[in-house]
Order: sequence, then structure tokens, then C-alpha cells
Amino acid sequence: MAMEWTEETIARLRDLWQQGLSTAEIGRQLSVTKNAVVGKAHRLGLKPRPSPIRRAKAAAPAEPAAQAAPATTSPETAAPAVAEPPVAQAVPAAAPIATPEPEAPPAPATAVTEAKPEPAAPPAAESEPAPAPRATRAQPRATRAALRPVSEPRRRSSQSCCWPLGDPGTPGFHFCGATPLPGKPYCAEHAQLAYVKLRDRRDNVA
DNA sequence: CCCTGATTCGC
DNA sequence: GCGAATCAGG
Repeated sequence: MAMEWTEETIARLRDLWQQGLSTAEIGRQLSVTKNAVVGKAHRLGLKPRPSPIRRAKAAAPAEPAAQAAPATTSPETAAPAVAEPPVAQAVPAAAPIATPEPEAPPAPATAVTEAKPEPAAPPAAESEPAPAPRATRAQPRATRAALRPVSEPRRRSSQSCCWPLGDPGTPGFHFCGATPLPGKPYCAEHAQLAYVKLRDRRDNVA
């Protein structure tokens, strides 16, 4: 069965994606494969991330030169290209899926290259608010956003916080639903939990 | 080997 | 539209 890409799911995908998380990482947190993530990202039109490779395109023997007038305009309907795409290292806390038990973070995996063994607060067991997102990417992004409060509200995430509650796939699963912060898919409370450093959770059973 | 993302193509 | 399979670079 095809994945059901709901508004919330897409909002999360976009958010995680723009945070610079790897496709596999996003996939784990979203309970899908990296292929699904990259595939969807492409269809969504977002994908201005550092590409490690450039697949050898099949030589088009038909038209060696005829790329003059493609469509009306460039595919960038509303995506102000980021000045510089420094791969972000800020890993949002894994979604409180399944078992939000207050267990200590497991051994530092090899996922995010820069991830430090910094114990992150479990989403549902720490009253201490998450530290300010010292993400190298979050800051400049926020700055730009502040500089352009209007003009292009292309970031129309759902009007409800999409922080997942419960076990995805089970009847009780639902999203927070609170009013999200402007430009974010989460409400104020969950945004704090979301932008905490946490390096990995590759065992995310779907 | 691991990781990464990109593209293709059957569904 | 979806994503596994496959490809390709680090």
C-alpha cells in the first residue's frame, strides 16, 4: 500500500528536509524508507540539497541540442534558493513514537557525522526546556525569515501542530493539533522538543 | 563495507 | 503518485 502522505506528514518531511537531515534519517523518523523520502521530496519540488553524486544521464541520441524554450518559467515556483547550503548538523529529537520511555540515549551511532554524544532530553520525560537550537542552519534560516516576514508565505504548513502523539499506525495515533509557530510545523511547546540535538534512532519500527 | 542522494520504472 | 531497485559518488 502506498504511503499516505498527509498534510502533516508532508509538513514534517519538508521541515526535516530543510533542516538538512539525511533522507535516511528523515525516513527513520517518518517510518518510511529513504527512497520514499527522496522520491516524495522530488515530487514535492523540494530538493536543493547537496547532492553527493550526479548520475550519468542516459545519452539522449534524439536531440543533442534543443533545450531552448522549456516551460513557462523555471520550476522554482516559490523557493528562494538558500544562499549557502551548509549541511546542517542539528538533529531534531526523534518523534515520540511508540515508546516515549525516559530511557537514556543509546550508544552514539554513526548516523549524523557531527552528532556529539550530548545527552538530549527525552521528549516526554524532561521538564527542562530544550536548549536553544544552536544549529548552524537554524539560526541563519530564522534570520532570513525575520528579514522577510512577508512576501512569500510559501511555508503554509498545516494550521495544526503535527507533533506525532501515540504510535503511528495505531488507532490512537494523532497529531498535537495546537497552533504551530509561524514557519514551523509544531506548536511552541513541541518545537522546543523537536529542535533538540539527538543523533540517532535507527531502530524505528514501523 | 558504510554512508549519501538520484533516477528509473513497475505498480 | 508511490517507492523498491538500482545506480553512483564519498
